[in-house]
This record gives sequence, C-alpha cells and structure tokens, in this order.
Amino acid sequence: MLHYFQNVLEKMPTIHDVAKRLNLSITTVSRALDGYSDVAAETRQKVIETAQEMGYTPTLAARQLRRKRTETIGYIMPTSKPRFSDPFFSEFIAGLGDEANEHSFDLLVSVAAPNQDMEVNAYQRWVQGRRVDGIILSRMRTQDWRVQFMRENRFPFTAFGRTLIADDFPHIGVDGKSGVQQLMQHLVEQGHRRIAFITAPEEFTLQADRFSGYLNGLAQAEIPYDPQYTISGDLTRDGGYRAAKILLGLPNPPTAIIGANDLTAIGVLTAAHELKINVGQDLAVAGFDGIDESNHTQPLLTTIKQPVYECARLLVRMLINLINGEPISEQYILLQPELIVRASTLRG
Amino acid sequence: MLHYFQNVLEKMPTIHDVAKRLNLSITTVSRALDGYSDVAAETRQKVIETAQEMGYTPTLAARQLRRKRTETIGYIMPTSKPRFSDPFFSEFIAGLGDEANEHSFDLLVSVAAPNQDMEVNAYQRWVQGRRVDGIILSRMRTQDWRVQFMRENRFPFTAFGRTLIADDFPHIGVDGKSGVQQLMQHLVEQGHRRIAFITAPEEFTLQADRFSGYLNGLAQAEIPYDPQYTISGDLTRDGGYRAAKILLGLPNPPTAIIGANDLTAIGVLTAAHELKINVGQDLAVAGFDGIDESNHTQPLLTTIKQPVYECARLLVRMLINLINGEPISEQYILLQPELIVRASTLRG
DNA sequence: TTGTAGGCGTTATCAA
DNA sequence: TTGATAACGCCTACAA
Repeated sequence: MLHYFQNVLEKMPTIHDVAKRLNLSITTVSRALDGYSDVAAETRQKVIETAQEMGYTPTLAARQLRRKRTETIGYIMPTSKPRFSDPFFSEFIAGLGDEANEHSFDLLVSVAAPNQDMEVNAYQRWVQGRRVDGIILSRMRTQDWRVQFMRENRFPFTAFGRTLIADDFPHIGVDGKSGVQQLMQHLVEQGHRRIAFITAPEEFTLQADRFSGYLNGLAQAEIPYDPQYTISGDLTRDGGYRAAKILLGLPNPPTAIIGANDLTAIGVLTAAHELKINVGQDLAVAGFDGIDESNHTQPLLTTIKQPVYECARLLVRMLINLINGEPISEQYILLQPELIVRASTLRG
Repeated sequence: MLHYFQNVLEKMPTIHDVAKRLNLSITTVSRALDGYSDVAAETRQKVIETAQEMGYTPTLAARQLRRKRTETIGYIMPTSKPRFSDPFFSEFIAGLGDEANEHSFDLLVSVAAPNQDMEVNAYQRWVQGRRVDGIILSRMRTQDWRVQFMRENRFPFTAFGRTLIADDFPHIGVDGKSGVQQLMQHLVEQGHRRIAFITAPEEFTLQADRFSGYLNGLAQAEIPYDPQYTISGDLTRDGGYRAAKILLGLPNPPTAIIGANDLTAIGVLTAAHELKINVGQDLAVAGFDGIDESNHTQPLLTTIKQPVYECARLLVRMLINLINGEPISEQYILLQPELIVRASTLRG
C-alpha cells in the first residue's frame, strides 16, 4: 500500500505508444488529435479511437514547454494567516474558475499575506518561471508594487481595482466613492447627522475610494467632519464589532454607522444587538459589497452591491485577450455599484 | 500597447545564458543552483550571483517534464453555476494553499458541478495529463465515481469525507452522526419533542451521516420519527429559508429545527424572523459547520463545529506524503466535531 | 496525406 | 570538481 503510487508517471502511454500501435508517425497522431485538416478522415478516426482506448492524454508539461504557453492563469489570495474566510474570495475564485474553464485555461491559486516576502516570492516564481501565462490581481493597494513588477516583466495581468498612483493598466474598478456618496445621501435623507465610518486598512485603494465618498457625502450635507466618528477596522466581522463598541460607547454616539465592507457592518450588528440597540429604529447600519450574507442578517443589511462574480469573469476574459495579443475593447472599466436599501437603515 | 506582451516568453534567460556568461557548462550551473555538494563553493557563489543578476528562474514546465513531477496539487470546487459562495470553500482553499506553500507545492483549482460531464473531463485532464501530482477531494458523494477513478489510475488523492461504499482510502472524516446526536440530546434536554431536520441533497455522504445522527437522537429519546418534519434543503440559505417556511406553516409546527449545515440554519433564522417568531425562546435553531457567520447571527447560532481549515492542511500533508511515497501514519482519521451551544437553542 | 528531425529548457548519467 | 550528451514528451517546419 505504501508505495502504491510510486511509478504511476512512468506508465502513462505517450504519443509514441499510440503511434507505434498504429504503425503511424507521431506527427500524424499529433495532427489527427489536434484536428488538423491534412489528415485522412479514416486515419483520424482510428487515431482517436486508439488514443481513447489506450487512455492517452497529452502530457501537459511537454506541451507547455513546446508551445511556450501554460494555458494557466494565476491568482494569489491576498489573505493573512491563520485564516480568512471572506466570502468575497470564494465568489471571486468561482468566477475566475468558471471563466477560465470556458477558455480551457487552468487556474493556479496561492495564498500570501499582502506586502510580505512570501508574497514577492510567490509572484516572482510564477512570473519568472513562466508558471502561468497571466495573473489576476485583487485587493489593490494605494501604491502597489505588483503593478510595477508586472510591467517591468512585461507580464500580462488584469486587476480588480486601481492604485492611487496609476490607473493606466487593464483593470475593472468599482466606483466606491460614488457608491458611498449615494449611501450618505440616503442616510442624510433619513435624518442622520452623526454618521460614523469604520475604515479598511489604509494600504488598500478601496479604503481611499470609499472614505472619500464618506467625506464628500458629509460635505454635500454640510456636516462638519468629526474625527471621533472615524474608527479603524480591518474588513473582518470582529474588527467591525470592536470598532462599533467604541463608537457606541461615545458620549455622543453616532446614529448611523457605515462599514467599509459588509463583514465590518455585520460586526456592528452584533455589537448593537449586544447593547440592545434596535438597529433600523435607533441606529442605521450599512456595508459595502452585497455579499449573500447581507441578505440574511437581522435586520437585513443595507449595502452597496458590486458584482464580484461577474467582475472576476470579465477580468479573466480581458486577461486571456491580453495573453493572446488580441485587442481589448477598453483599457479599463469603471462600474457603478448599486445601493440596496434594506431594513438596517430604515426606521419603523 | 496591444501587442505589448507578445514575445515576453522568448526573452527570459535560460540556464544556457547563465552558463555562457560564466563560461561554465549548464550542468554545473544546474547543480550549483540545486545545491549539490560536488560544486566548488566559489563557483556556486558566482553562479548564484549571476543567476540573480540576470533574473534567471528555471522554467517550471521544463523542470516538470524532466523530473516527471509538477509539484502541484489539484482541487476541484464541487460547485454549481452561476455561482456559489459557501464560506466553507474559501476557508478550505486557504488551508490547502497555506499548507501547499509550506511544501513548495502549487495549488491548481478548478470549478465543476458534481456529476456532470465537465467534472469528469476536468479530473481526466488533470490525472491523465499529469497536470498535478495529486488531488484533494471534498463534498464526498455516497457513491463517488471519483474514488474509483483515482484508484484505477493509481493516482494519489486524499479526501474530506468518505463514501458509503468505501472508506479504505486516505481521508479525514468528521463524525457527523455523533455530532448531530449530541445536538439532539441537547435539544431534548431543552424539552423539545417536535424536532425537524432540513436535509442536504441525498447524494452527499454528509447527509447520510448527519441524518442518521438525527434518527438516532430521536430513537434515544424515544420520539417516533415523523416524516413531515424532514424537509429537503440544498445547503444554501435560500433552501433553508424555503424549507423553514413549510415547516413553520405546519398545523403542528416543530419547536426545533436542525439545518444540515449552517447556511441552511441561517435561512431558517431569516424565515423565523419574517414570521416574528422569537428564536431561542419559541423556536430552537441549529446548524452544522461552525462557520464564522454562525457567531454573528441574531441570535447567535448553535452549531456543530468542524475544523475546516485544519482539515484542509492535514489533507495536503497526507497527500504530499503519498506523493513522495512516504508512509502516512493512518489510512484515515475520524475527527469528533464540537457542539457549540449558543443562544439560538436556549430559552430566555 | 504522411514521415523525418530538431528543439523547447531542464535534469541526470556518465566520463573526463 | 566539471563537462558532454541524452533524454523527458510534445509540436511543427520541411521534406517525401
């Protein structure tokens, strides 16, 4: 049992075996299988049958080496240990995987915390080792070394989001600023004046975007900015919970709290409930992302929805176009997120 | 811009380039870089420096071909389109990725709905094309063609869960039966007699396991089985919601509802809230999995926690042992899940 | 329509 | 301690 698998690789039939069995050259077998037109219908038929029968499948490594192409795209989850279960990622990966499938590409996934040595290594290995044909970037940072790295290596990539210092690379952005502004307007219409914001880490572009929507919203409503209503979060439920505890303990607590993402807002709900605060009635809470969970909280969570799954698919499509040297219609795309008002920001 | 990337692959330095620059043979360069002992310290030093300087990294495809090893493990998310955002998967993948990293393995991910042609194709391509050295299986089915397929191909794999017809392959199981039994006991102690169960699709082993825990629990409490209290779910929040609506509309509705997983139970919470039922007080609700979300529902959800992240890591460790032909300590491991009692099953 | 042969970039065997 | 050379399995000019 122990050495059960030892020599599995030695035993697979190669194109030579198929050729030999048929008394054909490997050329013909190769061409027959790849659907070239200059092979007799009868021959092709026989080749396909025999290959099938022998259980022959091309060795991908050999093909990759020869074609100088891996038919693989890479994605490194920018996540910290020990673990991280933001539903954003499973949805994003499902989108990447589905779209890659449709183009017969594989998806290589790794995990690395942002801005660590490990992360640099991971990207280097893939790029310089030609492990993948292109890379998808997400959770962009305000100054993102990855963009420069990809460019220096002239390596195909697309990104979900931009950096603050550059946006002239193929990416899809979601207009976080405008999204939060809409939300602010909604809150102001509901009569709120003391509106708090729980941030994401500053390194992320999404923080800059969403926070500027907050500031703009305040300005438009002529509400002076009050720093005590801005608290740091970390995009997790627990971060939101802790921040909310601080905010709600203030002498003059906010009547509305915006989380930088849904997870943060959900942490706020937990804190509010613990403090027996009636969300909706006495405290408005809203998030950003539109994850499924936001539609099953109590009360249902007002949020700004971005189409993560579809973005992932589009990013892959753009990337594969780049890889193939085909034109992509636009350099980048800016999507408008959708404000979804639910009970958590409505009174009574 | 358009053809920007075209020839990127042609331009990377190869081991030949490094050798030429140093007037050494490729053999020496290769051995120096791989840390063989039979190369002069001075030579090695120079080789490493030059390689670094020229930005040389071995082409992985060539290495794979030569070594007959990809240093890659595969995982196919058994998920249905258009999308699926069970947090189980991001946690599982994070575990797979982290552990693979530590062994310098890559993780190849794909997406395929269970028991579809696409799924068979995906596995075949990877196995027969030696795309990966081993495969991780999850969401096992009661009769799982994948197990037989892997065996026929003598391909290394480990699985999260077993099948009903075989468990003599390397896997980690979580004792769902015992978990649910504990939960049942807890519910009975709370005075419940009309306890309902919302199932997972029958094809999954986890359904058989958890449901048998339910039946056992009833038997132990001498509660006769009443089929009207068993309703089909699909492991999603919406499935749980729909099933709960039916259950709670019964002339003699249950006083406790168990979801086959946490997502299902969360759907029940949503339904209960819509019907203004006070969960905890008037209705007990519990799930299975122990996802983060269960700790942020309202009320907090009683659940049976399984260590998904750790299981994923362990599965990878076992798999890599198999790949290396090393002994694995046990053929399979059965873990006991942990009952976590929270407010959703406690009165007052 | 089919076959010959060279090479993709490594690693590994063997000899120097 | 180093080097020449032969694979690994596939694709593709080019020739037949």
